[in-house]
Amino acid sequence: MSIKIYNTLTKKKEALETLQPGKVSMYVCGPTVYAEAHVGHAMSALVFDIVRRYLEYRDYEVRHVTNYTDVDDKIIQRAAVEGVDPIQIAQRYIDEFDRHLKDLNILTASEYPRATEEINSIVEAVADLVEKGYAYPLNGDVYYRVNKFPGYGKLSGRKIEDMEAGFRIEVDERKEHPLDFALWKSAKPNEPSWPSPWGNGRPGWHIECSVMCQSHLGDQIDIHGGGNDLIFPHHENEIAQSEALHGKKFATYWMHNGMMQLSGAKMSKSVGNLVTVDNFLEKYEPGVLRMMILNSSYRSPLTFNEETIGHAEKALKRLRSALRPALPKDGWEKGDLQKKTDQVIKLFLKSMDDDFNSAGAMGHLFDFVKEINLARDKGADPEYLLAAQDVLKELTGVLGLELELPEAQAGDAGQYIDLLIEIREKLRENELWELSDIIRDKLEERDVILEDTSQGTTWRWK
RNA sequence: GGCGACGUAGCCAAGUGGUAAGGCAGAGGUCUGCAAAACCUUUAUCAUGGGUUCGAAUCCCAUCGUCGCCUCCA
Repeated sequence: MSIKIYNTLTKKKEALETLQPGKVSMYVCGPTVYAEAHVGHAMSALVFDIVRRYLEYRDYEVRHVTNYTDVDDKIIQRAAVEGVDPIQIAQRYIDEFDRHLKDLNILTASEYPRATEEINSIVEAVADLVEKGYAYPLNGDVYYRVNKFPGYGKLSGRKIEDMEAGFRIEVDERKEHPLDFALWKSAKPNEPSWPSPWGNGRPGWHIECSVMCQSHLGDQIDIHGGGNDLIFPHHENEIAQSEALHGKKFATYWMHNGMMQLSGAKMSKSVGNLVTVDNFLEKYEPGVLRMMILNSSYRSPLTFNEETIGHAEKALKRLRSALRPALPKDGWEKGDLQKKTDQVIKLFLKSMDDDFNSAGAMGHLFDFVKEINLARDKGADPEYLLAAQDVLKELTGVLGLELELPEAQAGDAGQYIDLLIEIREKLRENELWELSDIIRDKLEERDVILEDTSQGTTWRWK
């Protein structure tokens, strides 16, 4: 059985065949760091975290590189407004983004290159493109000659002629072709700039990624990822640059995540319909955002609203219901949970192998939750139950979900809660309901939920 | 206007030729002192109209609608 990946380049699901057996090189476009990150940015990071975790679970050695674009018009603008150095702006939001990645339980990438640290390689690449005839200098700028690259448009499915027809923005008359894009931009006063053969300037956005990808992963990579808003022009241009430079196919698989939707449109800074990662995490635990993504297809748009968030919270709770300890009783039972356990692993793999179909995989996990709960209700042996629960934790862990709450892992409150339960038992035996309800209510205020069953009382964290 | 994706129950959503997973919400029930949780039962013919096929949510065509890209963008 092999993993299938939907490839934007071919518009088909294809079996994963890596350049080197057992190894995957993956480059994912990171954010431009000029403002607070919103949950849409987080979505992209989460999607590719899930991809990476799953590939690793399937025994691939994954080299995962994500860049930070730390020099660009908006960063410069922001710096001007605040009256600080653009580098400071970039650093501030990079630090913040790093923190979000940790908070969201996203595995650390192999490397996080930054454009400003790769200027030399970028200048070399641009010079190389000029030399090869794929680019031309123009008054201190350098432009990519789109017509020179025969495959231009192959990723986005566009034809150069079609795009000319519908061209809406004002065209820079100096350029040879309206679609020619900047590889190098000449410096304006008070802008960060670096020396180059064409004068002081800074790199264009697209060439950064081509160069960083090349310098950290090589001329050819297995997977290139990013949001589907980057397909054109960013990724199209990356292909044009990289393939012109190296004369080989750039990335084998192009993966794109769908856009986070808020109020019926793509969440974005420019529209202003956004929820920042910090805003989100003030109100919800990190697993909720991950669950929203897991419960749908990574390629589809994801609606962000109170209702869909609520669904994800409930879903998380439901998974956790299967982790409750065995009922306190004598005379344990066995069942066919072992068989179900083997089954769920197979079904989980089958779904995830199919282009990371996490929603399908979640369906199987929920089925498994029901089986575990059923076994528990029937009075399953604690060890027996634990074995199944471990599998559930393992599989959800592959998706990056942490079912066990930190308090539950750390606290030594358990012995005191047990003590309260014991006292409450006495009260209940004497039908002192009011007093026993006070204990239950007060514990719930402290996030401890008591559950009375015919076999006795158990507790769990809320 | 061009390119692409999508349209499955009240909501979210899986399923790409063989007769509709799962979650939330709703209804009824079991358990409970009450509750919560869990468990059991129950809720759709797959945007619309044609076509291909023994058979289609699944393939083809058309229509309507939503979203993305064509300008910075995860």
